[in-house]
Amino acid sequence: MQKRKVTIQDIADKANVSKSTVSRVLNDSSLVKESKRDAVLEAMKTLDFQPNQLARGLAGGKSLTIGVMTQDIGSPFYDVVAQSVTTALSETIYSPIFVDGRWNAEIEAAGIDTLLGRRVDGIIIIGGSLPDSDLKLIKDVPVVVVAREVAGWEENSIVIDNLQGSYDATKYLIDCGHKKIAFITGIATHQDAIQRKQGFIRALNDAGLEVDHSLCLEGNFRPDSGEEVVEKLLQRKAEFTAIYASNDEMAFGARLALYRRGIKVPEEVSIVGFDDQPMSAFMTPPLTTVRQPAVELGVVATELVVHLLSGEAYKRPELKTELIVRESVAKR
Amino acid sequence: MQKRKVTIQDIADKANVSKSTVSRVLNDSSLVKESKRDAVLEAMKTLDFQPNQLARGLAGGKSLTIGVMTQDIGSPFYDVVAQSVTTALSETIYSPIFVDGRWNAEIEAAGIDTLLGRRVDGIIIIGGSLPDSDLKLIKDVPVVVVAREVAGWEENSIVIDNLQGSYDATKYLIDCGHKKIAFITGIATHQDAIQRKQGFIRALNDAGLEVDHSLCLEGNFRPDSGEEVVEKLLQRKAEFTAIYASNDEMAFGARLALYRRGIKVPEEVSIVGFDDQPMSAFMTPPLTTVRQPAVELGVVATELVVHLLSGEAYKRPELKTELIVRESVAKR
DNA sequence: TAAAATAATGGGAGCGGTTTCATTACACCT
DNA sequence: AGGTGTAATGAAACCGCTCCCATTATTTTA
Repeated sequence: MQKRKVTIQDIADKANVSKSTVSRVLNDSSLVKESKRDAVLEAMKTLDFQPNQLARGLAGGKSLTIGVMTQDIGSPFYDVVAQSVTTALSETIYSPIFVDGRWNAEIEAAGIDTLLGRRVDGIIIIGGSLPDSDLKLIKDVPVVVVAREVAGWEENSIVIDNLQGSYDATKYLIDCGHKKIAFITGIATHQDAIQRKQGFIRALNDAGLEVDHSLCLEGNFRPDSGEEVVEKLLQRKAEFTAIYASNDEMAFGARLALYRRGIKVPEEVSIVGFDDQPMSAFMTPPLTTVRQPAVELGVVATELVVHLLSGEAYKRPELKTELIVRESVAKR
Repeated sequence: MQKRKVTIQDIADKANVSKSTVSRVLNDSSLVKESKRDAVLEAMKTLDFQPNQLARGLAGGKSLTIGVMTQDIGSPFYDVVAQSVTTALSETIYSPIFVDGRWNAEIEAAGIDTLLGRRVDGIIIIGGSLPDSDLKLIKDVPVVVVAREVAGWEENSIVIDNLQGSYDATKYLIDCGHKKIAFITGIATHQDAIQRKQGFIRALNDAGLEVDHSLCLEGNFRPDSGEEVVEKLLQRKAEFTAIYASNDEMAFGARLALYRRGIKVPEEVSIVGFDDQPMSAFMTPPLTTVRQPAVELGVVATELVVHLLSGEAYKRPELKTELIVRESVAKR
């Protein structure tokens, strides 16, 4: 268990060359005569050599790691993004080091410190609640923020147009003849929630409809909040023919509340969500929702940091939301 | 952006001590006079010192990182475990480095190599499909396997009793009066799938019921497979009063298939799943299922590696499945 | 009060690589 | 054959920190 690891020097000895030469073939940084190169490669193979990345990092001044900060706000959406980053990174020379912000600015700050201490070469922040100002304090390494808009950092934040997506969803409902639409917001201070609400309002206005604030309730992005809120609406005998939830999870909650009351979906009340989580296609009935390109977000974020690190330019593809029409909305 | 990082030497100079002393206070490894210690701490603070973990790792012979191998088989269950590991690890001095196996033995092997190259101090493998024999080849560092049983490695594998959980679920169905139960297996070669099937069969046998193999169909753990399989059953006009799916996702698929045919759940057909994913409580009707303690699995795995590394003994808590009775099963 | 023990501290050799710089080996010219 | 320019290679410094060992300061003991 403790047999010393093979080092570059062992290879050098075995191949009758100097450490330098071994290092050269390792990085093919400069010319090495064919014969020696082969000898080195051969030695590496027979000795089962694995370069020590720590040492390389120390010597080379970079760790070949990317710090990834996640935020356990519970939505599968973020999981998908994180997973996507990991996968995308595996195609590169970098490995991801994860820290979790637990949706708490202090913990996030500590996490960033951890990453910096580990000398990550770059950082990808998925969502999170660390104030923009703090983010901008990170000067040591390039930072890319995904699924969150940072004012003045458009260059390095990968976002989708929540407002537009929300507008589309609302408009679809309106086009289907719905006029009394209950709206479940996300956490009021959350950027996504704010933008989605704006999209909702704008679509209503554009259609010449009034916003009925008594039909707008605040959820927290979790399914039970969706259920509660709808139940509250029902108790109050509010009138509405559709529910638009700021994310799919709350839509599921809403759907359950209706089920408990025996209200048919979509015949009596239609539902629209946001995110297009994997399970949404399996709600009964399948949920009409706004798809966020989660995987693509992760990939683009990854490619962006990598390019930032290599100095190459990167033209970011446009990431758009897409209304996925399924069966949870009925025409009126 | 390139201002050289503060090093231990800078601190030493500022505090008028030697590097050695600074290192000592950094690790409080040996006695240091109070006054000097304060001076050092002070210097660290004012210079905003952050020890270079790479260097520490190189010098100290350990990287203070734990490699975590995930397997993107798509089930949220594994996401939860992974997330849980990250969180648990944040309470320790270790940071997780992730690699994803993508449910492919070769990629997994490459991932392990990556981790070893980065000199992780330990490895946590979540599920995965790398052959047991290959796992046992990893001699350099302690390995803990979660959510997967490795024969002969009981010490280091954290599993729950799939067979028992499955038995409980089946028995519940039987106790509710169901005799014709359709069973959707997982991927046939997958250990969990096999054990769950065994549990199913045993429960049937214990109740003196025959296993009707025409009612056992293979799914792949994903929701659409659940839907397909049930649809197939329906087309064939198979008779059954309950469906037991090897995981919740397929249960959702099954539920959708029934919905499409206008078959009432649970009045006409009951459903039981396995996993108790977060969304399962929001199926319509809420799904009765077997809860796997995903978070606990992650925590225990983490604590186990950490203890393995420190050499301390660790008495593992028993992790059990639990039948969560909700509303998707009707008595007959 | 001197000797013996113990507490603190500094020096310096690694850890396993990268990289600069100087040196050696060749092929090509004149 | 002697000179040149370029291709290959090795020596050694260094990356930032740990840790062993020697040395010095401070107590304790006789």
